[in-house]
Amino acid sequence: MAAAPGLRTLLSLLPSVPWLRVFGPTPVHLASACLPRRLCSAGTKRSEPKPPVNPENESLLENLNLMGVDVMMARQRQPGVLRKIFTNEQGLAHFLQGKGASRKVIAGIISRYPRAITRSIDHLEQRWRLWRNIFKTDEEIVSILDRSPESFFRSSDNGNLEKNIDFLVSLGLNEKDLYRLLTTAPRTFSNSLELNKQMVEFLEDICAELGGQNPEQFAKTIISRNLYILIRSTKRVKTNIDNLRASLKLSDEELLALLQGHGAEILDLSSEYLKNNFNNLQQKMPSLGSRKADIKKLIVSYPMILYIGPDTLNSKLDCLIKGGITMKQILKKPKVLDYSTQNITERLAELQRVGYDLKKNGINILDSSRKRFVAKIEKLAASSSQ
DNA sequence: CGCACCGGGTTCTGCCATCTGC
DNA sequence: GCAGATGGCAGAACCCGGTGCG
Repeated sequence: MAAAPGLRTLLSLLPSVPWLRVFGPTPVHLASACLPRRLCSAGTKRSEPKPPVNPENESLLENLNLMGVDVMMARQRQPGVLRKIFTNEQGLAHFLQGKGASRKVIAGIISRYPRAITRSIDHLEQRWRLWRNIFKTDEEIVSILDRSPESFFRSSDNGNLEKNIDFLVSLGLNEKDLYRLLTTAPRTFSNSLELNKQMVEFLEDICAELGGQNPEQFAKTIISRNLYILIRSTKRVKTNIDNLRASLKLSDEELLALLQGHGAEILDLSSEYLKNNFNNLQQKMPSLGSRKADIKKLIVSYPMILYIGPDTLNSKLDCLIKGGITMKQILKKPKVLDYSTQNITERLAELQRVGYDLKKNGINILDSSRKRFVAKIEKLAASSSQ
């Protein structure tokens, strides 16, 4: 508590309360430029009972509290940051405020990723500029930071970030792809260049092994179809590919086609999860009167079925069957499984109400937007009441 | 005109483990 | 032995509408 009182009070007094509206040089400069020598010698070696390691920086805690940061959370996540003597919370706050972030957003960012306050203004400005190469507005970036502070702040290596962007561009990913990538999987850009390269090379190798003619194109296709690929381990992706090949007994050609098609969308799933879903499907299908060959056909034509967890999938299938739909119809139009069980249930009830014959008319009507579905029902109701 | 086909949009962080450099 | 940097993991679908064809 009373450790090094002189240092703490001085530090906390200098850039005192109204600092959130401070202009110009930010506290980190003060801290690093003016304070070090005297204060360190005066403050660090106080002869207090000496708690374990370094004590927490009281004035920092005070600042964070004033800023509305959840200090408990910050402590739990990165305790070391709270012990640092020189931090840049005020500079960071000022910087983010200038980009349009609210006090609450800023507090949330620091609470969840405390290390953010160790970044210098120069670093922040440079990194922001790099992100702005891809985003059109500051608001977009702020919203990503609010969503995932770690993605922006975890790495201090701006050079690596720049190289990553160059690398991704060199793969043939266009502006829109980069935008989608940074929006949906911002962590990709904090990966080391090496890690991203490894994944790309891995994908290219897979393509070549399977006899594909254009490995570069293949890798690019997979990435743009599945934006999460680059934040997954090659181990995971490899396991999934191996499992798909083995369990479906796919030829090289079939596998290649699957991966370049919608199969890409399930490659990032946890391998255990994917395996579970496959096993469940394999158990469930025969009980609904399907053969082995049907399972393969189903997955190849609609890989997203493996994205659906066992409980959800089973209840969805049961719901369809109960509604009088045959497995054969589902196999022919698996996309009906895209829709939630709730949605399917409601639609089946509606269809029954207007006397729609699913046997005769097929189930395509279930695979349509709400607007279209409602329009169709209205028309059917009108014509049947006439 | 109605329908089937198809692709697109939304979305995915927050934690822990391990290494590394000091 | 620290804090920082980085890798890796679990978690788990749903919906819309353009368009071309008959």
